[in-house]
Order: sequence, then C-alpha cells, then structure tokens
Amino acid sequence: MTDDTKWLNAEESAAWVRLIAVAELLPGALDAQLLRDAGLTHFEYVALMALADAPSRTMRMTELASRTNATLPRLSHVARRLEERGLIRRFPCPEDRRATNATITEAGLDLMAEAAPGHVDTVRANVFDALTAEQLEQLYVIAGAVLAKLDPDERLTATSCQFSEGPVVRTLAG
Amino acid sequence: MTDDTKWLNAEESAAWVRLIAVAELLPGALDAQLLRDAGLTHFEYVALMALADAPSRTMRMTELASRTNATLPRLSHVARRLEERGLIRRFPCPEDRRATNATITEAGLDLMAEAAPGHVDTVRANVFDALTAEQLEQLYVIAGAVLAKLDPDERLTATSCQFSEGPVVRTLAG
DNA sequence: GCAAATAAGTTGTCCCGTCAACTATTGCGG
DNA sequence: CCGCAATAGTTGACGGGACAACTTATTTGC
Repeated sequence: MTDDTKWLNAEESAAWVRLIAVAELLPGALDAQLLRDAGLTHFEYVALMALADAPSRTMRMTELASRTNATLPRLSHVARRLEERGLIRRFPCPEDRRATNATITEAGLDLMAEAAPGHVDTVRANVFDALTAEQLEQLYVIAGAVLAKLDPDERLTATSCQFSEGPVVRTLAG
Repeated sequence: MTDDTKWLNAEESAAWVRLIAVAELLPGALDAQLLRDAGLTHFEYVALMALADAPSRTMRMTELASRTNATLPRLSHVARRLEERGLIRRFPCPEDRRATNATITEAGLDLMAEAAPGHVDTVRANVFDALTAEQLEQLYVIAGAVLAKLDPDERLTATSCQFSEGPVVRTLAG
C-alpha cells in the first residue's frame, strides 16, 4: 500500500497534541471566569472591548463581525441580547442606510471596567505566569507565523491594545 | 482611583491578541476541513482516534469523555450519533454494569484512514509549515507550560501519538 | 447485609451559533 | 435613469452542547 502522506513525526505529533489541548481548554477557562464574574461570554467581552476601543466607541456591524470572527447573523443575535441588557445601542448609519452602527453604552463601559481586572488575572494565571520573558517573545512570533496562515488578512489582530492603558482605561480615568 | 490590577504590558498584550486569535481560528479551520472531507467534526475525529489508539479499540465512556474534555452528556449524544452511523458500537461493561464501553468499528477505522491524510495536510498547512524546527520545539515547551495551568492532571495529553505510525496505521497496514 | 451515598450513563430542556430566506439599500451596466 | 446584481442586516428554523433530573449499579458505613 503506497502512502504519500507526510505524517507527523514524534516532535510534531507531541507539539500538536499540546496545541490542540490549549486551543480546546483556553476558551472554556476564559468563558467560565467571565460568565461567573460578569455574566459575559468571552466573545461578548471581546466585542464590547472592540467597541470600547473604537473611535467614538462606535462600529459598523460588519466591521465588528469581521474583527471578532463572527458571522453576521451571530453578531446580530449577540447584539440584540447585549442591547436588551443595555450594554450597547444600535442605530442606523446615516451615510449608508443599509448599515447599522453599534455603540457601547456607559453601562457597558462600567461592566467592562468591572470585568477587566478579573479577566486579566485569569489571563495571567493561565498563561503568562507560566512563561518566561523569552518564551513570551517566542509565543508572539510563533502565533504570528501561524496566523499568517489562518488569518492572512489580519482581521482578528488589527486591533488596538486591549489591556494596557488603552482608551477604555482612559475613559474610566475620565 | 487606585488600581492594583497588574495590566498587561505591550508585549503581553500583543502576544495575547495573537494567541486568542489562534485559539479562535484553529478549531474552525479543522472543523471545516474535516466536515467537508469526512463529515466529522474535529471533536468526533479526536474521539474516534482515541478509540482507535486504545487497547482492543475500546474505551469506557467516562474515560473517553475525560480524554476529550467533554461532559458525559455531550459524549453520550455524540456517541449515539456515531453509533447510528455505524462508526462505533456501545455495549455494557461486564465488570461494572453501570459503565458502557465504546468500540470503533471497521467502518470507523476505514473512515479514519480516509480522513487522516487530509487532516494531516491541513495541520501542516496551517501550523507546521509556518514553523522552523526551533520554533516547533519552543511551541512544545510553551504549550506544555500553559497546559500545566490549564490541565494540571494532563487529561488531554495523556494520549498515544496520533499521527505517526500508530495503532491505526498498523491496523490499516495489517 | 442493608441503607445511604456515590458513580456511570441516558434523556429532556434550554440557549447559542449556523444556515437559509427575506427586506432594504446601494452600486453598476446599458 | 432604470433594472439587476451586490451588500448590510435581521429573522426563523434547525442542530449541537450545557445543565438538571433521572435510572441503575456499586461502594461505603454502621
């Protein structure tokens, strides 16, 4: 039986098992903490953060969907729920009346301010506390190389910094 | 306003954005290819692979759930569907009559043999083709360090190698 | 040995995401 | 300009996963 498939060697296989395990467990860990402490899924958190970081805290639905790797129907459902909770507001775009703009509300910003510290703690506890400075740099490079394949247009990474002294914190600081 | 939260610095924030993007995109890419070419989700693929690699191609439901990071109800639903498709069989465990054993069938092994090459190709195309040998080693170490936090019991990684000349391939060759 | 506690699975319900269909608006070719 | 394709977004139906309730079997404690 001929087999021209280039199977993974031992090193690749071992690394793959670990990478898959991380990709499997990390979202669950983030969701669990955010749901428990702020009633938000990680997806909702990212979407709200994207709005908070946007100019005038407003973004088109299509743009937001692209940045968060969501389909438009998914984002529409999520936006409806967030709007019902008073965390965002939607209104038709003046320039293109097909489009809808979403804005994070003050209540939304308050919730983000409340949720962010616990989330950052979780990120540290699960990831960065385990890494050296050197490994942090390596992770950045490796993830970048993989993303060049998975996300060649850089839809997900074309975002301003999310956790340092960004617009949200500035907003909170007044 | 005092704030004792240790926010992410620029390097950490940049690495985090990329890591989250990978964790977000990778499962979708794997699911898409496997669903298209074999009608299997990545979760089903991993579950079948775990069975194929198990001694006598059989495993307890609880053990399989633990290895695949699934709740027991979820695995039960998935197992029912896989059984309806003739890919696995379930039968009560003789030693503990509470328990259920799952076995992958010949049809299941055939499907795995059919699906594996395309899956490995996808893994290479999206991950390993982008990495140097040095980065492969770094990825292994970094993912291991993160998993020590996320999965201290090594439930997900206590598996035999999945892609090199393992039991599945031997079964196919024999 | 028996009752209570625990463990293994299954089933049903609810919620979220995907897909398909639909509306409304804009852009484009003739 | 006018008709048609393309774009933006919403809605409803369907399917998968989480959670709770339940059944059955085993273990533990007395």
